[in-house]
Amino acid sequence: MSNITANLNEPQKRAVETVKGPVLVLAGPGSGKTRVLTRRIAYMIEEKGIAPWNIAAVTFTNKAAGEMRERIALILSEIYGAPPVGQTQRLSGLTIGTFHSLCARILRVETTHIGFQPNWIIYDSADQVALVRAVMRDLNLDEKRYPPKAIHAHISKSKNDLVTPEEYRSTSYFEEIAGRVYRSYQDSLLANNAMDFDDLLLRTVLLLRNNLDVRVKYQRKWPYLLVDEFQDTNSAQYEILRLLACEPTNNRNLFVVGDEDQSIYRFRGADYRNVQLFRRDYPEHVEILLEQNYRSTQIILDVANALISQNRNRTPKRLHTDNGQGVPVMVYEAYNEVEEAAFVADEIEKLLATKAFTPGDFAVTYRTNAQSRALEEAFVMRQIKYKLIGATRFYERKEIKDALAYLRVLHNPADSVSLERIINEPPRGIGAKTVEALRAWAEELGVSQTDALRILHLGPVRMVEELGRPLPNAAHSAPFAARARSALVEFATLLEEWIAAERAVRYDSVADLLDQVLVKAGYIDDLRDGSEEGEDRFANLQELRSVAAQYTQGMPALEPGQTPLSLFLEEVSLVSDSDQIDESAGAVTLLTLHTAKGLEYPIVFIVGMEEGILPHSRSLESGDPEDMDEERRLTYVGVTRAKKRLYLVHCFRRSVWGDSNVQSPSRFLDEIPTELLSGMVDARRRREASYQRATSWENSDSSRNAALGRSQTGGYWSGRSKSAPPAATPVQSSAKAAPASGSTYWSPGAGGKAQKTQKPAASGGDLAFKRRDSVQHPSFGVGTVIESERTRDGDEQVTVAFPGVGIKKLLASLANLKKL
DNA sequence: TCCTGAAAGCTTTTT
DNA sequence: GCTTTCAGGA
Repeated sequence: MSNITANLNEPQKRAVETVKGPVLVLAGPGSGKTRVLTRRIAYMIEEKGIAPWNIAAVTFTNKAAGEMRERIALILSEIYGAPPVGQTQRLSGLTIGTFHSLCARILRVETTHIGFQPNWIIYDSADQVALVRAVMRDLNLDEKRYPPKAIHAHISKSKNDLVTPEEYRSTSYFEEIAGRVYRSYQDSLLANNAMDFDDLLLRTVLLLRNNLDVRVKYQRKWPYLLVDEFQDTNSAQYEILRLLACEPTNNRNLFVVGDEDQSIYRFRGADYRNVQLFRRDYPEHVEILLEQNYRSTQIILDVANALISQNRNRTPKRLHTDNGQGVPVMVYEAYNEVEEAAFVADEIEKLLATKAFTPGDFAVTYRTNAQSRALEEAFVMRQIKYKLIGATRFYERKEIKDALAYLRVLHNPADSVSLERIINEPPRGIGAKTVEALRAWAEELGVSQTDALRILHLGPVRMVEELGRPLPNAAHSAPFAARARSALVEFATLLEEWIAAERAVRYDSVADLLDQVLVKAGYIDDLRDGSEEGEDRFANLQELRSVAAQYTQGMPALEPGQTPLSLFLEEVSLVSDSDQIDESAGAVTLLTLHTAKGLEYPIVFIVGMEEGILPHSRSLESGDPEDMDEERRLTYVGVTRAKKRLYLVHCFRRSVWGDSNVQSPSRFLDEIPTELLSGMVDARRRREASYQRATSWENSDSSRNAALGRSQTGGYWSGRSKSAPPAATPVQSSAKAAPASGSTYWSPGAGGKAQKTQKPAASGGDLAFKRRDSVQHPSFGVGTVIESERTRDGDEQVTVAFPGVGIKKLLASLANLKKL
């Protein structure tokens, strides 16, 4: 037996050692997927003598790729004695990366086949939407009626489904519009010498499909392909695998690992049914099931099983572990998101005080990035070290995007999106009118806007030489007023100088280039205006600079034809949120459920376990059961991140867009057997309690209040933090319900300090329902109105507490509510 | 052309 | 509640 497979269980061993032919591994959470993948690669290299450069492994993030490479080096050095450094060198030529980075690499090499200039760049989401918007303006389409974001999402989906503009067919007017934008958008990308994320996949598919020689080249290069997180591949990615593994060479050495229950990227075209496709397309495959879990306690697994078993269309699995029962999963209801954060912080402090854990052992997860704010505030206040992943992503900040736009224009002068971003940043007298005129002129001349600028600066004669082709007569008559013209020429002079510096390699590192450009552009001076915000932004630029400093002339990672700048721009375009995760940081990690995929922590909190948050309101509204199943899978992913302890937290009220709303507990809580939980009574009593608290404050002499009292002393609030207001209910009563103009109310600030807030007067007192009204609903029965408010579109939204049913939000125009 | 304050829109989730 | 866009005046 090989050393590499020692200490593996039987199915894991089989997965590692079945080197030939297609293999499908269905692996539950915590079953050692990564372990199997790394050992398998080590095994192929050491035991089977397969050359590392014949292996390509696809992971979900670049970070996972880097870690996997290190682990393989470590395994080899432990078993065969060589130092890790030597092993790392020995692994050179081994390809590990994401689908996107792999495709970028192929397309970079095969650039002549795809009609792009070699210096093409990758547009991020914001650039993509900006280009869609520009295209729509050209086509005279109403942005209000057809939001560029929605159009872009539709285009992106088409691309992920491998529908080219030529193949695109519309079935509605919206789609007809989207199709027109799609065609024009693709043309613009080509003109800008840029690709979006979806192009990386789509163009790779087309390249491999249409060029037999190229396909054979990569089939010979990578006869062994491994894929992690296979359930989250989309059609384009599946097709890339098929193209690399099948005709004509027919290596079919595909090794894919996945878990249908953890498929959470449907929105970006991922389809767990690729697992079925794999079974169909590779009938000779070997299938291996990994069901033993090495991560969590049995109780946590039971919770996970209870949840996921509610989903339709899945292969039933039975997760089991030898880790022992563990402690029950804690469910807690907080008053609002401030208290929710206070509870989380309290628990973390409590557990830290036992000295059994360090801050790095905790993860707090949530459905949407916006939920992180309250948590951050609580952690700052209590001086708990935390690290926030995602949210306002570093590379999406204005100053970072500006700086990168400068570099992108030097590298790829055709990039009009970046040029328009920086042409008047800092303000240099080139306004919207001038930019529009420049765009029109460039189009008339058939050149990029940057080249149009250069014509202005160098003169048409010189540019005809440079371009190697004649220009229309319009090149001699620039349509600018004197002031605009001189501003443009001044900018063009700078640009010319920078482009020359880049081409002549007059810089040592990208940081060096960045310095030259940003200082001369006046960007730094403009940014550092003495304000605190300016210094913050400057600090961010420093951070970018330190990344850029690693990209130097002659760095080893450069492939032929690459420059430090081109590599920098490419890698920066493909960073992912999870790349920021640093286990050694010794801090509590705050991250979305999506980003948490593939990670594990001793203690995990899932906050916002409420209808409308988890499951998200979009999934409720769509009515598509597939959407609900995906929300459940997302919850399942969250639950199974936990090794020892799991907390599920929800709020009674939550502020969304500045409005405080009553929330009902997530349906997913109801799906968990009560005996696995602590900190709460059964689901029905939980709903009743929330009904009671919602209605009882106004009639203190009613029997309902007695019920409330019992409920509170009965332990429902027993776990609540000391910072909670002594009586939470009066607070909410005045928040929205009393529409007296300019009324002041007190809300519990973090740490128990009351905070004064002005609430504007509610508009219009002519609502059909008001607080305390008793109402009858055809299916929910009799309930009490908690609040009623005018919606943006003039309708009336009534929040009603129905005993035994819960809190419902209803539109007066639709709900058929009767006042009693 | 640029700055300011008001209004609108926004939050799924990510490469 | 926060950020981006818009309108109006200097």
